[in-house]
Amino acid sequence: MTCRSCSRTKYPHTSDRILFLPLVQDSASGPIGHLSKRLHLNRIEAAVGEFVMVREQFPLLNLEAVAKRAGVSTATVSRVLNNLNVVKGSTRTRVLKAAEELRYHPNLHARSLARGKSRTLGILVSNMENPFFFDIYHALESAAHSCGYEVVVANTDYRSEQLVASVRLMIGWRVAGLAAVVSEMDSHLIQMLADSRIPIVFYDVGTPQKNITNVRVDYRKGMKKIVEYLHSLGHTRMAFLGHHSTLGPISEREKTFLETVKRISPHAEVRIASGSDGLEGGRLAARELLSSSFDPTAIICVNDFMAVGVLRQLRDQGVRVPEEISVTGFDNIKLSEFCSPALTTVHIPREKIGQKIFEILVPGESSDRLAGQEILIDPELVVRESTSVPRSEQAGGSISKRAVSPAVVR
Amino acid sequence: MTCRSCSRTKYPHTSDRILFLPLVQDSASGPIGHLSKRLHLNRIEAAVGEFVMVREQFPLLNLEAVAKRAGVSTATVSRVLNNLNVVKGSTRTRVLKAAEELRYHPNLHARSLARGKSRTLGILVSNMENPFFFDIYHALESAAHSCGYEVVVANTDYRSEQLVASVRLMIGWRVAGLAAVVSEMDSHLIQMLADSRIPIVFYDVGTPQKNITNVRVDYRKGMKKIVEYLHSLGHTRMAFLGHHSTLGPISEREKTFLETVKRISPHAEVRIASGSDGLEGGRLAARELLSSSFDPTAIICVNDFMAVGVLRQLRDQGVRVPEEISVTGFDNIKLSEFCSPALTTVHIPREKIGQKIFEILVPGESSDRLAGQEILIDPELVVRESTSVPRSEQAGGSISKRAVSPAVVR
DNA sequence: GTGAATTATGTAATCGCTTGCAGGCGGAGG
DNA sequence: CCTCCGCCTGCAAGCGATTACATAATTCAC
Repeated sequence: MTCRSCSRTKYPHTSDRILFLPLVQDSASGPIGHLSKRLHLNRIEAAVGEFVMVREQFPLLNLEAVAKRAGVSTATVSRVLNNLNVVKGSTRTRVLKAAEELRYHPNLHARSLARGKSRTLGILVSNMENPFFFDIYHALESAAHSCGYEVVVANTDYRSEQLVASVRLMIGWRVAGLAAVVSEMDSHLIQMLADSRIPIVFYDVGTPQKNITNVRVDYRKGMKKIVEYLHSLGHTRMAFLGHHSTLGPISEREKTFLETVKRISPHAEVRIASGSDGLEGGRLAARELLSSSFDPTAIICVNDFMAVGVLRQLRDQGVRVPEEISVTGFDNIKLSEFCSPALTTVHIPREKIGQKIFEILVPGESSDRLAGQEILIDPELVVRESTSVPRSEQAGGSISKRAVSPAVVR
Repeated sequence: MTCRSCSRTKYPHTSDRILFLPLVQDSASGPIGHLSKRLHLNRIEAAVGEFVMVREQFPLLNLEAVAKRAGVSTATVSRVLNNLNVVKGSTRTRVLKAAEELRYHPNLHARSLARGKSRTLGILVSNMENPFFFDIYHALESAAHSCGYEVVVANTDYRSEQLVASVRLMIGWRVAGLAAVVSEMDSHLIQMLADSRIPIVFYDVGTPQKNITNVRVDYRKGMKKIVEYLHSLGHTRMAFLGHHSTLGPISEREKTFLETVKRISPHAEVRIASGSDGLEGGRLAARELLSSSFDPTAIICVNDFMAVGVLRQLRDQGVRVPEEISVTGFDNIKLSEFCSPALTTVHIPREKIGQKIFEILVPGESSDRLAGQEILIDPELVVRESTSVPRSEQAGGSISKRAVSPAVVR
C-alpha cells in the first residue's frame, strides 16, 4: 500500500499533537515512510493497522516553509532574518510578513551548528541561593545582554558530580566562553576545560593557562583587614566559621585567618568550625560552636550568608551581638546591611567581577590584553554594627547564653 | 596557485588558535577555499599574502574524528555514545578509548537538531534574587536532573522587553517544556507561547489552553487568613505594600486584601503603597509610608523579600516590631525565619510547585492528566514574631518613630 | 541601445549528529 | 556445502540553518 496523496485532509487527525500517517510499502523507501520525506522511527508512537501514529514533536516550521510562503529561496529568508541588508525592500517585507504569519522562530540549534560559533556564555556557580553568586551572574548577564550575548547558568549545589555534568553540558553546547565561579573544581576538570579550548575564567581556582584566566580577590588582604580590626578592638578568642568546601577561596580565607592571627596576636586562641553554606548551615554551626567548650569573643564567618544564620542563632540563645560576641561576614551582600545587627564585613565588588569576566571571555581588545593572566581584585573592610570591643573589656566578661532550644520558631 | 598537500605540517602555525591556510585558486571552488573542504569566509580573520589567517573556532573534533581513530563508522560511534547496546563489546571499548583520548564531547546542538527533540526545560523568572523564585527553579531542576533533563533559566528582571527576548530564546532553543514564573506576561506573549505548541506552565497568569497549564496558589485564601488574623488581633489601620507589577499574583493579593478588609472589618482604614521588589524596594517603600500622614498599626507586605527591607527601615527609625507596628510577609522564604523579628507570613510550597511543574511539562501519565488544567495550591498561615496586638490595645498608642535619616549604615 | 557595473536572488555544500535500511559475517541446520 | 537467520556495522539521508559562489535582474554610462 502506498500513500497516494499528500493533502493534509488525507491524514486523520485525532488531536493537534498526534497525527496518523499511512504506511508506505515502497522498495525505495522501505517499509515505513512517507511520500514526501523519510520518517524517522523515533517519531513513531505506535502502529495502528495500516497507519502509524506520529507525535508531532514540533511544528514543521522551518526556513523552507517561510521561503515557500514568501515565494523566495531559503537563502533570501535567512538573509532577511539576519538583517543582511542586501535584500530588496519589497522582498524583505514579503518575507517578514510570511514569517510573522507562520509564527516562525528560527531553530537556534541549527543556527549554532551552521555558524560554528555561538554568542552564548556559560557560568557555573556553586550556590545560586547565596546572593554573592547571584550578583556575579547578574553582572555578567547585564554586560552580556548589552552586547547581544546570552548567558546560561548552571548551579552545582557544591556537588562535584553535578559540576562534572555541568561542565560537560557547557562544552557540549559549545559556549563561546565559560566562567567557573565554583569552589569544588578539581584538577581533572580543570584539565578538561583547558583541553576544550573554550575561553575560561576561573574565579579563585587553578592557575592561568593559554585559554584560562584567573580572576581572584585578594583574600589575604581582606582577611588581614578583618583580623587586624578585631585585634585592634582587643579580641583574643576568635572562631573561624567556614564551610565544607575543601578547595579554593574558602580554605584560602581560613589559612590566611590562621596565619594573620598567629602573626599579629600570637597569644590569641583560635578555633575552626564549619557547616554547610547557607542560613541554616551558619545557624547550626553556630549552635555547635556555642555548645562547645570554646568561648569566643568574635566569630569570623567565611561569608555573609552564613553569618546571617549565625546572628539568628545567637539571638535565639540570647547572646547579644556585638556586646557579647562580635560577628563578621565576608562578601558584603545586600542582605548584610538588612539583617540585625547589620554585619561588619569585607566588600567584594561582584559588579566589577562580572563585568571583568565578560571582558575576558568575549573577543576584543580587553580579552586580548587580559586572557591567560591572573587578575587580582582588592576587597575593602566595611564596618557596621556587628562588631565592638570584646566583653572582657566592657563589664563582667561572662556570656549570658540561654539553653540551646529556645522558643520554637518555625 | 593551489594547495598541493594537506599534511598539517605544511600549514605554518603561529599559535594554537591561529592557522594559516594557503589560498586556493581553483575554478571549481572559487577564489578562497581549501582542498579538503570549503572554508566559510566567516572563519577568516585576514588575508596575508598568499595565505589566509583562520581562527580555529573549535577544535575539529567530531564523530568522524573519533570514528577514524577507532577504525569504525560514525554510526557505530554514535551508537556507542548513546548506549544503544547493539554494539559488540570489543568495538565499544575501542570507541570509548578513542573518544577519551581525543577529549571528545558531542556537539549538543547537532544532537538536538538530528533528534528533533530535546531533554531541556526552560524556566522564566522575574527576579532570581528573590529566594522565592530561586526555590521554584531549584525544585524544578532537582526533579529534572533526576530524570535526565536539563533546565535553563532566564531572569527577566521584571522588564517586559527582556521577557520577550527570553521567550523568543526558549522557543528558538526548542525547549521540551517551559515554565513561566513571571508576573509581567501580556496577552500577546501568551498567544506566542500558545502558538509555539511547546508545553507551557504559567504560574498565576493567563487561562489554561491546549498546551498551557496553570499552576496557581490560592492567594485569596492566603490573604484572607492574614487579614482575619490581624483583624482578630484588633488591627484597624493597615497598609498594603505591593510592588510595581501590574499583572498577575501581585494585583490579586492586593485586590483580595482590599476585599477581605472591607468584608470582615468594614470600618478599618487601609492604604496601598508600593515599591520595587527586593530588600531596598521594601525599605524605601516603608520609609515613604512612614513619612506620610497615614499611621498604620500593621503593614501587610506582598512578599517576604520586601518585608525584610521593611523591618530594616522600621528598626532604623526606632519603630519596634511588633509592639508598635506588626509586619507580615508572603511566601515563607527561608530568610523570613532568619530575620529579626522572624516574619509572620503565608507559606507557599515552592518545592511542590517546582515538582508539579516538572510533572506537567514532561510527557508521562501525570502530564496527560494535568496538562491544560488549572491547578490550585493551598497556602498556609505561619505565625512568628512580627505580629501582635496593635499598640492602641497596649499602652499609649502613639508611635515613637525617629527622624527619617538615622545613623548612617553603609 | 548596448555592454559593464552593480545589486538581488538562487543553488547547493556544509555544520555534526542520528538512524532507517542494507549488507557482511559467522554459526546452526539441512 | 549451501541456505537461513541473527548480530554487527556501514552507508547515506535527513535535521534546519548559513553562506560561497553562480546567476539573474537592475541600473548606469556613453
